[in-house]
Amino acid sequence: MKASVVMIEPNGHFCSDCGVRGSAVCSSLDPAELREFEHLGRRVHFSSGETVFSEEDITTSFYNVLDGVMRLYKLLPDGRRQIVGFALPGDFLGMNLSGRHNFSADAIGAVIVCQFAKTPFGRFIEDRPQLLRRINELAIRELGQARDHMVLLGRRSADEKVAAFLLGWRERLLALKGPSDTVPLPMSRQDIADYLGLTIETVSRTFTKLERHGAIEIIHGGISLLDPARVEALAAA
Amino acid sequence: MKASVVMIEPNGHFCSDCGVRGSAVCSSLDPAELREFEHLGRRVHFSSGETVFSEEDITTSFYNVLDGVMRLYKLLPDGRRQIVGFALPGDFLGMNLSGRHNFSADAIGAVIVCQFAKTPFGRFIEDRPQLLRRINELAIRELGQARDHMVLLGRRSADEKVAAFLLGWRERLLALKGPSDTVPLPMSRQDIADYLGLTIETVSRTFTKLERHGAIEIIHGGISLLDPARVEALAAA
DNA sequence: GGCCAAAATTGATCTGGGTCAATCGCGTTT
DNA sequence: AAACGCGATTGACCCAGATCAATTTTGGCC
Repeated sequence: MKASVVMIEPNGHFCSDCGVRGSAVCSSLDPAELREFEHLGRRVHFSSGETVFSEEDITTSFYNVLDGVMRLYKLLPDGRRQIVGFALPGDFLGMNLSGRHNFSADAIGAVIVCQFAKTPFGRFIEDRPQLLRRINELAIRELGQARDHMVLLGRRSADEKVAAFLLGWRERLLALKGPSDTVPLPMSRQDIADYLGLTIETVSRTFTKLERHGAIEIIHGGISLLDPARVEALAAA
Repeated sequence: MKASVVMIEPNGHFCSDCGVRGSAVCSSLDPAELREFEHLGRRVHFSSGETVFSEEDITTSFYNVLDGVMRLYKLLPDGRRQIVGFALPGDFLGMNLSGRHNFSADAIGAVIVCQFAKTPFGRFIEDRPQLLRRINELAIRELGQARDHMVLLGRRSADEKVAAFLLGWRERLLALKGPSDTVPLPMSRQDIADYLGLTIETVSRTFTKLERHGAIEIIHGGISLLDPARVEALAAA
């Protein structure tokens, strides 16, 4: 689905009471800088399935996810898809060298992003090395996650992939929603399959198997970890 | 194999005539800075198979590869290995958040690195945002490569993986050694297999198949691309 | 509530690539 | 030059996960 901006709020919002204030790029700014920064970003809403940007697009903006979940993916010419990550509130998207995004991003459910035009944002960074340092920090963290995911894709079995995914997703939600053994899965089985390098059928079968063994319970819109230790053992961390 | 430093040259070298001067992190420094920078780094030699640093090690140094090839990899507890990349001259290693390397690095053949102690290097960066920007640039490039590799690991067939590897490796050597259809492969078949998420047997069979079809010729220490177009078609870019 | 479309599950079967097991090639040692 | 060792190749067989094919479940939407 191609993007169509649903709603723009050019003003009337304040970084100071933004939900991701503490974790996002902007956490590196002091209150005075924050007021200036406020004028650079616009909140933009996307509805479920909309494309925020595409792989081949020229980068004109950076994005800070404020609310919702996005899938980040690359497509092969024949349509095979690899999801390279899911973006959650606080994640920063759009950094690149070539001037083009090198992956595509869709909203999974309703999403709100804070959108920055490339040029003014670049100027703002110019004389604020602590913001650059923060962006570098986020890039390095992502690089670590990317390497972990390579291990999963290249060297783990289907059971291990699914178990590791459930634990990893719970871990990511921990920071946002607090600890819980009930893990919401807003993405489809196809999304999970494309993230893990599996087919939808294998993901479904593995979920069912885990449920039969009493390790999880498949619930509406997610799963419940009945036996986290069992799932951890399967993930073979 | 555990690392043992073979040789140290604490002085007597100059950044200004360093082979990677133009491409490495130091390309962002002016001549005056370079003279100061010179005192931060030490050239260290490693011989074939030696480990430069390990995943679990606390980071005490950053490294700039000056000569040779390294394999960067992660191990699962049961010994399965995923090579997350190969490092070549000009590559910068050691960036991390946790204070620990999150992968291990071995020399493939003889290697020379420029080693920087973490703390003084951090201080040097402090008031040189253009160096930080350069490091950020390298991190973002690596992130793009990591995402491409995820697509390969998760969604490509064995034939495609091998073909894409040969072309990708040739591409990386292009910047260092100039264009050539003779592609040296200093790494073992096991290394290639662990990079592509395959077994050594599958890599070997795929090479043989490509050779039978006249696309490549297997030569001592590498391969020769007889029909690059054919290999590109197989890689299904 | 009833209808339709899309998503998820389940089953049957197939196959790409893994596993196991020789064998080969070649550089090194004695 | 014979013996050794190790990486690479090749062959035979197997199996985890893909593919193909029905259902079944879910979620809008009149």
